[in-house]
Amino acid sequence: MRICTFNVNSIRSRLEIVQNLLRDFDIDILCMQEIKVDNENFPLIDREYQCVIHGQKRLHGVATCSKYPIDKYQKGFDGELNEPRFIYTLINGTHIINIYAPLGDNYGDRFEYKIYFYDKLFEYLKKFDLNKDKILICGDFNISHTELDVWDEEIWQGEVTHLPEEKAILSKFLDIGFIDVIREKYKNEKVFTFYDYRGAAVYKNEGLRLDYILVSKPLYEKFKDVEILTSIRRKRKPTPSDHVPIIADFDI
DNA sequence: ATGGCCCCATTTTGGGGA
Repeated sequence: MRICTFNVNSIRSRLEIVQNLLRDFDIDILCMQEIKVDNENFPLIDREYQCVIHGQKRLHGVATCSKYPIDKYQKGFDGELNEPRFIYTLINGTHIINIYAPLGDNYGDRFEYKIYFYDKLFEYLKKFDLNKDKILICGDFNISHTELDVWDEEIWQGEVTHLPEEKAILSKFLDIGFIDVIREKYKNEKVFTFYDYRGAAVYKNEGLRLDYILVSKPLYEKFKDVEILTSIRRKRKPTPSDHVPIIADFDI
């Protein structure tokens, strides 16, 4: 099973890149974030894939597309969350949670909303047994966890994505038993999944790691490899997303 | 070539992203 997470920064602008990605890398399941379109106007990606789309006009939005049958799905958490940022699917016996976390701000209202989003997510996760269930949470977490996840620790000190409360949220996932497969592979190496469009950041390797694939232990036992497709971000035409697609392989 | 933003919309300027 090959799964890809990709913050596309508008699916309509990235359609060709997404279609090439699915074909060139033979993706089974694609979790997209920031589709920036309402459900009605979501484009046809490929007839081979079934999509669960949770979008809105202009901002945010997530979609999960799969070659395998989607046996269950849920758009949004139980209870209130006014922005489309969460899709649960059950595919191939694996619980797949696709998230686009709010960016937040430096301790303003949007920061409170970010904390609230993660509170709701942890509440949702209580329904699973992490010792028995195969669970995968992927997407744009908008958190840079450690100094390895920012290109310059001094610059990012005290900035949103790298605030102490946000680092603690990522640590909490690990504490309850999730495994960060990118960090497992690159144990002591700076690897990034986002490069700002401004300042030629990608050419100077001034990136952040804001995207994650977290898996429960039963799924980690099937884990084979993970790859960050930085070359797609470095191409100039067609215009890439500011985020990088990430592919993980499992022996299922 | 050695790079200096890109998306959407109440669209030709402004807000949001990170």
